[in-house]
Amino acid sequence: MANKRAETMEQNRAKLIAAGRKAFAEKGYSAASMDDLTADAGLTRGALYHNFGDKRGLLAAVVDQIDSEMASRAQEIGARAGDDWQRLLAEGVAYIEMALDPEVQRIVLLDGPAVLGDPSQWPSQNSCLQVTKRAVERLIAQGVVKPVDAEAAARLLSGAALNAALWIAASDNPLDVLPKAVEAFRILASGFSVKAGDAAGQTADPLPLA
Amino acid sequence: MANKRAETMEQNRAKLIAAGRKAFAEKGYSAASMDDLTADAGLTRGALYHNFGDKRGLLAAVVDQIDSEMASRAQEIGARAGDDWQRLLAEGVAYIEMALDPEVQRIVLLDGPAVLGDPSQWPSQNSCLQVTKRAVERLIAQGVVKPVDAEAAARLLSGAALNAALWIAASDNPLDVLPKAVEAFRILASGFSVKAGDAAGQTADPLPLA
DNA sequence: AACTTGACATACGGATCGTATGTCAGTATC
DNA sequence: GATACTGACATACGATCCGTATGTCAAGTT
Repeated sequence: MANKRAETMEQNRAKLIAAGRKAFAEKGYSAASMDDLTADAGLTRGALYHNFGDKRGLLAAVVDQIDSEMASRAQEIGARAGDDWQRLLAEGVAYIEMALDPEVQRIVLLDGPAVLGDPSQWPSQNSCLQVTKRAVERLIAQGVVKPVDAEAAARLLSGAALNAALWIAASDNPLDVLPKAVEAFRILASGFSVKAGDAAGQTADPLPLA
Repeated sequence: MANKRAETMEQNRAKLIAAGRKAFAEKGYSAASMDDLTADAGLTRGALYHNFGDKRGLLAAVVDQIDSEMASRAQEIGARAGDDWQRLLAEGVAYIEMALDPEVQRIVLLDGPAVLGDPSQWPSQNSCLQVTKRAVERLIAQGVVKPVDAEAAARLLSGAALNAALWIAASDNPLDVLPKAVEAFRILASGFSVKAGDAAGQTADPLPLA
């Protein structure tokens, strides 16, 4: 029981991140008030500035948490795929589906890049990109994917996926355009495959909804 | 000379948009002060709120102007391509290169989506997307591109291109990663082509720098 | 048991946005 | 051609909101 201090501090950090996550998702970064946010967590701005330095610091912590959750979920889904190529596709589709969550959209896709800059230079190193990059590297080593720059491929794939999600969520009937986007993503990704038209007929996949 | 009123008003609008473009590019949307911005244009906030409603309105006008410029430039470059497939690739590469401009990055790619929401629902209708979509539709009609949803394809391609540009510009030596990104983009896009590996050996293309 | 540390609360200053009101050039009406 | 009116723009004001500087009290130390 020597560290009761660190324990409550950790709890307060978690409370603030949770409150920030909620406020940023509902009101957007700039419209979210630090006074309201901290009061909602049962604390004051003093706690916030002590723990995170400034408003950006809290956003960075929130983004880091969500990003980690997304990456681990994508890996979890990818692990159930048949081979590594299907795994890459499954992870990409998983990103599309996860990005339909308003929380992910608002915080990670819109406000995150605008406030914190390019995702590839975030303190979290953007776990999502890392996961995709490793998958591409495996496939290149196996000769399944053409020998492209792994980082470039990962950026393009995740960019396409996340942008597709933005489009889906903004559309009138998301559930109608989602399959179109997923099919187009599979076809597009097949450009990296050495076997032509590899993923064309895979649309009947049972997609686990987020 | 019956309309001296409308004339000066049009000039003032142009001045404000120009000043906004400069301020938003240099300081970012939220850090740009309306007082400084309008003073820089030789006016006051009164003019701004009368013409554009609020700060978002000015950003929308600025984004619309830049977006239009980008689209016309992409079409101009695309028109010089040999066939329609090369045209699609050339336009995509043109977007990547244009997105290296800090003004485009900051205003159109980062602050624009964060403040105004999804680009496909902007009042400008996002001219860039329209151009790409039409190119895809032509290619599908010609049987050069697989029969995918044109809008989905356009969204994925532009998403990949713009995201690649974000990555390039944030990297340490942009001129080093640009060819990697362009090559990966060509290979990725070949996934939409009915002929496999269509664009693989085209990296020696003379790229007109922005 | 007194002292020190540091996590957090409170108070304050500076800055910014949006609105409400004022003003004057340009235009229409007689 | 003089007067009334419209509206484009300037000015003044109130309301937040952020970040810092200072204060306070519990937790750990000697």
